[in-house]
Amino acid sequence: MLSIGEFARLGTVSVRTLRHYEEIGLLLPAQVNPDTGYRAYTADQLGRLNRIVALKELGLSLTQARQLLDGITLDELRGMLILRRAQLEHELEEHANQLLGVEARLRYIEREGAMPADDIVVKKVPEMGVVAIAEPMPEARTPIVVAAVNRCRPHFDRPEAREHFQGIGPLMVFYEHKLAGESTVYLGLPVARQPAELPEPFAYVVLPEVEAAVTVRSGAAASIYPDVYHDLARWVQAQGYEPDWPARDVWVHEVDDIADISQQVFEVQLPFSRPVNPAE
Amino acid sequence: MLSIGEFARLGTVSVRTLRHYEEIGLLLPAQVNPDTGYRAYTADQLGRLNRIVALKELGLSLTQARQLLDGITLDELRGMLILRRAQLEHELEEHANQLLGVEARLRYIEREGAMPADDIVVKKVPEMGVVAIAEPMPEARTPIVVAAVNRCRPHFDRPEAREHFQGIGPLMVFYEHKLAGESTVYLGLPVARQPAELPEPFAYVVLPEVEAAVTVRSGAAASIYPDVYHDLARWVQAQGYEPDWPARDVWVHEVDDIADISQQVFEVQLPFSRPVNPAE
DNA sequence: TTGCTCCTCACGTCACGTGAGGTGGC
DNA sequence: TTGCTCCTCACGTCACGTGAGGTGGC
Repeated sequence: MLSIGEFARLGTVSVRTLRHYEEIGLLLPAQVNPDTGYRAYTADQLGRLNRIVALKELGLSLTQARQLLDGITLDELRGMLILRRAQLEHELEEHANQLLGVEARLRYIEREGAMPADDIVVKKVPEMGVVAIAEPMPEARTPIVVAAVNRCRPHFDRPEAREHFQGIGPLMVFYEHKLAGESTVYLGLPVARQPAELPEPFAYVVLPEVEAAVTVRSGAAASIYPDVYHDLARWVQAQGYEPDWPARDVWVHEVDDIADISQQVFEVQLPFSRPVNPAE
Repeated sequence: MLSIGEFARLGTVSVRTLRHYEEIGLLLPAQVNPDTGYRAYTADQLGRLNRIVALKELGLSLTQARQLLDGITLDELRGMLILRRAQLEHELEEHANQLLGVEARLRYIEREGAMPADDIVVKKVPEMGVVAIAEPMPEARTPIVVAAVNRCRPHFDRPEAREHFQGIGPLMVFYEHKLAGESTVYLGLPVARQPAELPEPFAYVVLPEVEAAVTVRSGAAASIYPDVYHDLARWVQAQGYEPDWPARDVWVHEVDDIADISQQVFEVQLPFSRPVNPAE
């Protein structure tokens, strides 16, 4: 017979751990002295303890370990292992991504000697239907875009617009991006489903689901754009991803009075794709 | 101003999460209605929320996130990231090992169509000094080893042996392993330090620290050996490691009476080495 | 007497998830 | 009236670690 301390040492676990296993009924001492409460284990209980330790080392829970020890068919065991393998693969991927993120930030510090922008997050933006107005644009410069958007804005407040669709989110801006020549800017309102008919000049557009780098900025558009695009693009590239222009701008908070311009808030989304890793 | 629900949706977190952040003082609502208790957030608080989410995605704790947000020098930030990187590398390695373990077990099931031995654990066996007796052996067959050990055993019970050294663990057996010709078997007692002088026929031997596959078996030696070596060797190879013979046998529990032979317990340790991964 | 081992509570961990039970405006 | 959103407790999670306070044998 072994004392709890000897048994713990042989099994390379703590005494507290053995008490815990008794508490949950996973491994009971062979004897307990009714007077002193001292526990005693037999040496061949080490087999069960070692089994438990081995299964824990695979990352299985004590509940799973108990199931395994209390008799399980080969197929059930296989199922459990396959499940655990899938979990592990997922965790490995997640950690590898975290490591990439940490390393990207460290690289940023070394290169730029400054704090990396840390208010950029990755978001899966779901597919959404948008009721939108298109405006042609000779050039994609910020004041011109703002002017184009301002021309569209009043349409959304017209009574017949309100009747036709209830928005499910704030207004947003997105582009058809062309490197040369004329572009198109859209001002749109996310809607739950395609309206049966649309008054002029509205059109229904479906924006695909994307993964995007997202940040929130507040103030006048001129103080935000186009710097925010540079910030996002740099961040995306530092992660080792490829930006998929154009970006989308969500008017999280609009202001009526120009005096409150600093209260104005934009969420800027830059979609990106993860390059296929040729090493895999 | 945004309600907690709107704010949560924009930040892709749960309402409960925002309440939690308030509780720990990480992100307080801009206003709380004193009558209803309703929380209100300003849109530009999304910046802070996004920062928190981004840092969480790197696997940082909320405490670390708070430190980062509440002002930190570039060097402190770098230190935190380097620390986190080390953690991540460690976790990656651990998970990769777990995955190897799970896959080894799955392979075992496919190949053998049976439950893998699951009472084998990896243990780091520390360096230890042993007071030992050597016995030459013509062949390394189980009954011959047992006989050789039995010849040595009484020496440890002699009064002058007891005087000279107090053991700090049970007796153990190890070999000098030779594939052909005469081997040597040792019976030894772990001691805290090298004794000043040793009576005949004892010698002091230092066993190096090893990583070993370990299992516990009980019963008569003949019912355990040499199968236990085969089991250990197969397990080690299934993990993708190389066994480093010879094994060590620890007499965890001896019996005086042959009638109690089933109570006899051995811990068998097979040292191994992890092959260097050429891919790294 | 001092150390060492053993005992029994019982709180703490980490970041929330999940009811339970109730309120207030459309 | 029914739904929806919001509120405040407060327990549960997972596998123990870590005291606190005390006992028993060398």
